Amino acid sequence: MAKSFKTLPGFRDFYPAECAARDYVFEIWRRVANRYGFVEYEGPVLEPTDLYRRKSGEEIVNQLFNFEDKGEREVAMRPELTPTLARMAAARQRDFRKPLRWFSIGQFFRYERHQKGRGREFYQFNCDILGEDSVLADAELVALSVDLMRELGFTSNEFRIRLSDRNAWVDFGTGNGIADEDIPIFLQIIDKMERTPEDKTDEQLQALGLSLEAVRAFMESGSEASESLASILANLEARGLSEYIEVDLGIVRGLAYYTGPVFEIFDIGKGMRAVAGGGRYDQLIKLIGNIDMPACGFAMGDMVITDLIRETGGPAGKLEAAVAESSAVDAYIVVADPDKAGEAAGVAQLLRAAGKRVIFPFSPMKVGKQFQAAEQSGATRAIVVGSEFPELSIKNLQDRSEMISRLDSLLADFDA
RNA sequence: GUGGCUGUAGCUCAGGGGUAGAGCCCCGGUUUGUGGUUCCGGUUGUCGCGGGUUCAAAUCCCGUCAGCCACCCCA
Repeated sequence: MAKSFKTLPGFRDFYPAECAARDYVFEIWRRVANRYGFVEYEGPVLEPTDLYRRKSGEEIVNQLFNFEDKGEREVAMRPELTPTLARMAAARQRDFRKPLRWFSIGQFFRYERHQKGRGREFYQFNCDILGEDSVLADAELVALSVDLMRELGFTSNEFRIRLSDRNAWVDFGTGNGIADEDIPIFLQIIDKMERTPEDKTDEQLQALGLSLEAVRAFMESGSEASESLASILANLEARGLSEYIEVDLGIVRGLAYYTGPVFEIFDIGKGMRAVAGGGRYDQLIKLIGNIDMPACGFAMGDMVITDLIRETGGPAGKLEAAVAESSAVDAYIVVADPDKAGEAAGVAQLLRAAGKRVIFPFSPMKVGKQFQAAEQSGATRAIVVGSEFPELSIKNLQDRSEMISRLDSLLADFDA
């Protein structure tokens, strides 16, 4: 017996229902981004491995789908978009008026273990503002992410934006005598505090000359912690979005390249998973493209958000409705007389030319079966084409009413 | 890399030494131009794989592989 094939670990098949669900999420990403004046861009799926080394160091290579191409180039399937964006923005930075508001929806690859909400292949929405210093740009991204969640059907009972500012911690650390070179270590300790045993955190902080109490006290200072936070919060409040926002200085984000405000979207009640995250990264474009350009951005992956949608009532209902709509047709042509199959196809083309979604049976079928098939197709109308053609009948499948029409008045009668 | 759980029909799973099961899905029929529910019928299995114990293993034992979940990591 021939060996049967399965997807590689961490890769997915998208059957029509999953594909429709994916496209539903994409469509909302795109619609909300457009609403904020963002324009879509795209980069290559394959990049030189060095692009990622430059940004993240040699260890990153362990997490890449990388290989040598036939031209002996070291290449990698992209694990993220930011380095590509930095390269693109730097290369043609004079071609665009600032600030740039760019978004992208694309597929990414990471060679890591497959688990819930994480695969070796996934889609990610990236949204960035480039060439803007003001933290109102950061606030704009937060507002956009709130709207994303609301558009997906989530309410303020179901998610929060947790907002923080790395600089608040940098200032705190510096003010408490931590040397510049120890700041990254300090940030890492803060980042992991929530998951680390208290005594271990205490020990690590003491090694830097800090006390757990002092850090805890600062953690509670909220919007007082930095000017940036205060102005972002004020701005979001003016937008009427306060109920979605919560200052949480415990959010630092693991990445070394963030340089200012950072935020994450969390679900409430489903284990508080982060469904998206981002922040300001003012040095990265210089690192990749040798151009000074401030930037901030965030990303949302498709796997966690889709899981969360399916587990949450309102959003799940919206998604299911969209999936059902995507596979429905408007009309099913019932071929009551097999001799009129050609005419039936003609009727289908007429309706299709008017933008209707129409199907008909390819092989002769009993009329009862055809109505059953019409029902199952999700069609709202059945058009019966039989021996009396060009007279035909339009049957409303919901209320079961039927009207006699003719080929030349079909389009007018169809929506009546 | 570490740990836990699960592998039986396309899917969800039951069965725990004695002829391989249910529901769902799918296909066909329910007699000749009008429907979803109903009714009847049908297809599909090396019971993950390999070894052991036994008269007999889907079932018990050992190993192995795969999947899922959690940890680590997380751009």
